[in-house]
Amino acid sequence: MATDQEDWIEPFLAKLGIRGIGHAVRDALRNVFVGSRTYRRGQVVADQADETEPLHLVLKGWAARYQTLEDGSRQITDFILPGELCDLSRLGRGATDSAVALTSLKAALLNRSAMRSAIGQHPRLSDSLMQLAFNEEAILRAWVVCLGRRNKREHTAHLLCELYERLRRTDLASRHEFVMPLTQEELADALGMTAVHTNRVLKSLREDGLISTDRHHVRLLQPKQLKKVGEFDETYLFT
Amino acid sequence: MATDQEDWIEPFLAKLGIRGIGHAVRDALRNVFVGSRTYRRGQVVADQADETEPLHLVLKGWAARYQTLEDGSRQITDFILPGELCDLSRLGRGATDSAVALTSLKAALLNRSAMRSAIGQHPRLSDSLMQLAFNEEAILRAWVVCLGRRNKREHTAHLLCELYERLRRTDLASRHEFVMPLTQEELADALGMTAVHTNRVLKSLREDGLISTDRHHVRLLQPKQLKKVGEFDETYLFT
DNA sequence: CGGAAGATTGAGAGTTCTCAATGCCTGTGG
DNA sequence: CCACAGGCATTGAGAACTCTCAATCTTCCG
Repeated sequence: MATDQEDWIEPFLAKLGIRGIGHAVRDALRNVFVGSRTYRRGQVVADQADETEPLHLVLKGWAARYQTLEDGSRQITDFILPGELCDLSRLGRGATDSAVALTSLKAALLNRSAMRSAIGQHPRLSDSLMQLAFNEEAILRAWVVCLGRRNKREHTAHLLCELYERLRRTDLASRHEFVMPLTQEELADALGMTAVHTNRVLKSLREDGLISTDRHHVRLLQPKQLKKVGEFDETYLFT
Repeated sequence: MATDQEDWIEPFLAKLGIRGIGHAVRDALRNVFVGSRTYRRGQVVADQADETEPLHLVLKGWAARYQTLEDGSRQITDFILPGELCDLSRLGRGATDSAVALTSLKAALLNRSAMRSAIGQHPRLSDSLMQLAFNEEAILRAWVVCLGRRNKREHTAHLLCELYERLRRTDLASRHEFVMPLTQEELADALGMTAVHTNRVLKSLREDGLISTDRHHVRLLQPKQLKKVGEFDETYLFT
C-alpha cells in the first residue's frame, strides 16, 4: 500500500501545484487514501447518486463524465485523464452527472469526509483544489465556445489539440503524438455530433495532412496548422 | 457605506448557504468590501488581463461571461445574475474570459487578496465558495449538453427554464414570469445560434402557446410543457 | 421627428444528420 | 492456424436543421 501511495501522491501534489514544503499536505493526503480500484471499460466509475462513494483519482486509463438524454443520446462533458479527479464536484453537494470508464481503469480511492477535513486544516490544499475546479471550468467554457460557435471540423481540431496538450502536461504525450483510446462514437459524443460525421471530419483532417490516425494512435502532423484550424490557444490550460 | 454592506452581505451569505452562526464570516466579508461600482450596458466588467482588479458581486443588472472568436463572433458562456459573482475564477490563476454588462449594472467590489486571506481563515467560507464554483460548473455542463445534443428549440426552452429558476431562487421572478433584459442577438450568442434563427424559435414557442414575450418580459405560459420540450430538470441548480 | 438599434420575414445555401450498406479488424472457438 | 462473429470504421445519398443575405417593420431614444 505504501508504494501505491507514493505512486500517486507526488504526481498529485505536482498537479495541485504544491511543491517544496508540502509535507503537512502530503501527510494529510496519505490519510485520505483508502485503497485503489480497477474498472472495466464501460463501467460506471462515479455514480453521483451514491453519497457513500469515495473520490476517484485516475491513475491509469481514461474516463468521461457524461449525461444521457431521454432519446438515448449521450453527451460527454469532459474527459478525465490520468492524474485527474473523476468527481471533484462531489466534495460539494448536488453533483449530478456520472463518469464512465472508457478503458480499463485504475483509480486511487480518496475518502470523502477525510478529504473534507484535510481541506479544512490545510488552506493550501483547499486553494489547490479550488484551482483544480477552476481548471475544469476553463475547459468546460472552451467546450461551450467550440460547441456554440465553431463548425465540427474546427471543433474536432480544437479537441485534438486540447487532448494532446493535457496529456503532454503529464508526460503522457510528446512529439505531437498520443494514444487516444476512444472509438469514433465516443469522440462523437464529446463533440456533439454523429459518429458518421466524426468519421468524415477525421478523414478530411487526414487528407489535408493535418493529422494521422492509426488505430488509437494520433499524430498531429502539422500542429501549427491544426491549432490554427481549431483556433486553439492553450492559455486556458494551467495544470 | 455601512448600508451598502448590509445590502449585499445578507443575500450573499444566503447564497453561500451560510446561516445561523455566521458572525465570523460576516465580519470577514465586511473587510473584503471595498466599495461598489456601476457600469453601463456594454462595458467590460472584469477584464481578465488585469490582475489588480477586485472581484465583482452583482447587486443589480445582468452580465455575461463570453469569448470572442477571430471571425468576430461571440459565445456567451454564462449569464451572471444579481447575487452572483462575475469572476469567482479569478481567485485562482489563469482566468481567461471576460465579463460584459448586459444592462446598466451595479456591483459590490471585493478585494481579492483580502478575500483570499478570509478564505484561509474561514473554512466555511472556503467550502461555500467552492460550492459556488461547483454550481457554476453544473450550469456549464448543462450548457454543454444542450449545445451538443439538443436542437435549438429544445435548447432555447431549456435556457428559459434555467433563467426563470435561477431568478426565482433570488426572488427576482415568480408566477412563471421574469424580466429578461437581453436582445435576441445576446440570447443567440448564448445559445450558439444566429439572431435570425433565435427570432424564429421564439416565434415558434410563442405560437405553440408555451411562452409569451413582450419586450423584455417573458412569461412561461405552459411551464410543464416547456420543461418537457427542453428536458429541463432543475436538480442541477442548487443555489 | 429622425435616426439607429432591434425584431421580423423570405428565400436560397450549407452543414450536419439519418438511414443504409459495405468493409475491416480483433478476439474466440474449433 | 483458420473461420466466424461482432464491434468499429467507412462510404453514399437524400433529408433536416440552421445559416446567410437581404429587405422591411417596429421600437427606443435623443
